[in-house]
Amino acid sequence: MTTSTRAKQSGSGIAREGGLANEVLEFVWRRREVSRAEIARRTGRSRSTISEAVARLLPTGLIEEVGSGESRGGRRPILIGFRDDASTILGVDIGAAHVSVALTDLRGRILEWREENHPVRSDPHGTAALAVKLGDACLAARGPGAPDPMGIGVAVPSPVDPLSPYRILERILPAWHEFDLLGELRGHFGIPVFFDNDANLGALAEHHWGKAVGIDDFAYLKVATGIGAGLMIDGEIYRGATGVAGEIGHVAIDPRGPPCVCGNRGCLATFVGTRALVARTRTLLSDFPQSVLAGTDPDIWALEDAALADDPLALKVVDEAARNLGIVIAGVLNLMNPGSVILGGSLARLGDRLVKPLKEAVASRTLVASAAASDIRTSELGPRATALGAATHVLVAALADPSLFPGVKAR
Amino acid sequence: MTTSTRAKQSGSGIAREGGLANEVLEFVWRRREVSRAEIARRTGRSRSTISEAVARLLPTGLIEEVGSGESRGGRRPILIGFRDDASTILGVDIGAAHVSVALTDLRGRILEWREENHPVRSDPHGTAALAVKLGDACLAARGPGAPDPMGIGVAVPSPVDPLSPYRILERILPAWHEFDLLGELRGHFGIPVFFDNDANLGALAEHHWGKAVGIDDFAYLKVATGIGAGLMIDGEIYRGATGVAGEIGHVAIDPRGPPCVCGNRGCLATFVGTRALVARTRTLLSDFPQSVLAGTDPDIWALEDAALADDPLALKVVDEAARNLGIVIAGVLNLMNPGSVILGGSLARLGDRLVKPLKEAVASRTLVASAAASDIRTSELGPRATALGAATHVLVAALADPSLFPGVKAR
DNA sequence: CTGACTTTGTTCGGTTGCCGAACAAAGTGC
DNA sequence: GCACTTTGTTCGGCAACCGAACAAAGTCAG
Repeated sequence: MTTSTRAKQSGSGIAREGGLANEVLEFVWRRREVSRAEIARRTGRSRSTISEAVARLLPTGLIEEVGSGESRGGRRPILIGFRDDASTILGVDIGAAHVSVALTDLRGRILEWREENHPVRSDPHGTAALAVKLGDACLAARGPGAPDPMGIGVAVPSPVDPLSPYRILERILPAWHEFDLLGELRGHFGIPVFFDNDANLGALAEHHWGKAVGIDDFAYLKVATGIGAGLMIDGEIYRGATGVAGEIGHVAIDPRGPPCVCGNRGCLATFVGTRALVARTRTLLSDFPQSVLAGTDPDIWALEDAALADDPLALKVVDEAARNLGIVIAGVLNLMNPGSVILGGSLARLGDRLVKPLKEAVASRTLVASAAASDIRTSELGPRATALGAATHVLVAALADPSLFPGVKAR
Repeated sequence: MTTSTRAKQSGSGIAREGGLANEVLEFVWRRREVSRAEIARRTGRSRSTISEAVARLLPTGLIEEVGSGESRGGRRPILIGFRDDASTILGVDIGAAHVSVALTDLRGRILEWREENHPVRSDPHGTAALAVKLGDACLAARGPGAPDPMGIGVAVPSPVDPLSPYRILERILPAWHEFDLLGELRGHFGIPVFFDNDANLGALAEHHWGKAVGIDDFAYLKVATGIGAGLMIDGEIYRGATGVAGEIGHVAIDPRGPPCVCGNRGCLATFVGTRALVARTRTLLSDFPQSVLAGTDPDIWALEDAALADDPLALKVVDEAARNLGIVIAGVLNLMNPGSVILGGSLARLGDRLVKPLKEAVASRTLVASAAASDIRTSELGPRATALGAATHVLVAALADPSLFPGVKAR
């Protein structure tokens, strides 16, 4: 009870401390070019108040006057623009077997990109060293004008408990027990480090740069080695009571299905995880001698490529996966009624080949019309989505509290 | 995008308009008796500020000085108390086949109670007339000191879309198409009318008066004619993008299960709804000649009574229902990670007879330890929970905006 | 081209909400 | 009895925000 009071406290507290400047800064960021009068109209404040807030923000270099706009029947407005190149952000994607790092500007543009495979599960120290190496490489390669990064975002393939952020990975990655990845990164780069679950950050990336721009309630499903969901509710990532919301890989979709590593039967992961799809493909190889995959030892990339070429074997595997995913997505729609469902992970590049059977499976399992009407789409952000989402996390934090930006005074 | 900006606007806007008084009022309500200094400490405001806010609230009659508390080593504090009897609220529960009305005070105490069976589905006008009749009866029966009601809360057995609140019931109750229940009630009683889905309001009742006091993230499942869930996220009811979140009756739990009225197979409602349980009991009657139900034509009440008496047939039916419910609850835990799951509806009175097999089914279907540890409990609010929740809805609205209280000036 | 009207952005006085310091009242404890 | 605490109030002051007024810069009808 005290906690809930505190939470509400800090809610209004932020607005009191940061004043109007934060709100104006975020507004300018979102609108890119906007006049003082327009800000006043859209935020409900008076022009004089906005003028004052802009005057306080201009010296920070985060916004600037960028010329004049069209007249609306009177004096031309002076447009205020956000300086996307005022700083940079490092986004780190720790996968099950790879590490990738993106250097972005403040508009989600990837300025540099480095990627390397690595046995992440078993080697935390090597993973941290690799992240540092790739991060340094990004910084070294950036153009002469690009400023130093202001923060680091890290995506981890594991639930993140907001209440105890420092012992996180141990549940799913036992070798990582008590290893302080964040401390290593902060120690080397000397800037703030944020982190979160990879599916959550994928959802954040979609919300800012992808198919969920303008949608504040949606579910993002990432199909990779594991299957995870990132839930955005009212514009914010929802983590649940202990930070494990969205762990849908082991939702049971068939009580008579095959056994799973988790000890149950018929988990979604036994049908739709990357390994399950590859295994299923191999099983079906003998039935499809005409397939382009016949005679090969396919991996997930070959499977996807074959599906994109309309290979019958690959399409059958994708179709089955879509129907199984559909069972879980129908459950998500019935329970949470998101405005949209975005599919991420490498499978997303299959587009309609995945979505069409998925929609059929979902439509036959949702009662309420508006839930069934919820649109299901594939991400177009590609393999860099997770690292981009990690960087976006830092951007969101900085826009909410500009004191994180170097050179910006806290008050 | 504009919408989301507006939403944030109104968020900080409320705090600006209502000032501190609202916050203090809600705080006093929650703490029942608390001194000015204590409020100042817990809200982070200065004593002088709180003193001023209290001075503005005292003339409204909603709070009063109720004596002095224990000294903490200095002057004794003057305790401020909330006047639970300053007003009353009507809570109306529209069920599938009954209408019940509660008259409560501002502390959720039920002062009067009226209930009557009625063919709600097919007779909207008669239902409205009955609600008016029962409400009038509650008001007529109240003691001489009890004040007039300040608002009416209505629970309806149908999703409620917050964006179009006036055409709601038609989806599930076709006869109600375009019938303005709220207008009828407002017209007769002349006070504000609020309404929401019954499962949502059940969750609200648990949050204020039941097993979820102090828990801000939980799921409430109501098993009745239909099955619905009320989701509380961060202390607020979550409705989803179009208001149908929590409609879990038609989540598929067995793709090879029996056909459902919704057109699919193996929906939860075909296994666990009231009618399904009764039908299942009848089917099993011949196998349990020793059952107390043998030779009878049992209804849901008889089934529950038999289970409470440890009748083997009834226990078997309950056990099966628990395992089927467990499949869906496991999905809810994996997806949303609520801090608690509360079971409502009449089945809740079975207590551990329901919860024990339920927990077993859930434990075998949830991977992450903290999700599996989530506690599952039965409601203890009884058959009046929904009407109480409807009244609570009005209370919450009034505490957030005291101008709803008669006699309280808007500013 | 001119004059009436709009829109923008700034300046300035005033209101509001909240805080901190100071103080009286009322208590505790050695 | 005396030093110290805590409570609640009063009062001066600060910061945020607003509205009115105004100059600058534009549109548009004639």
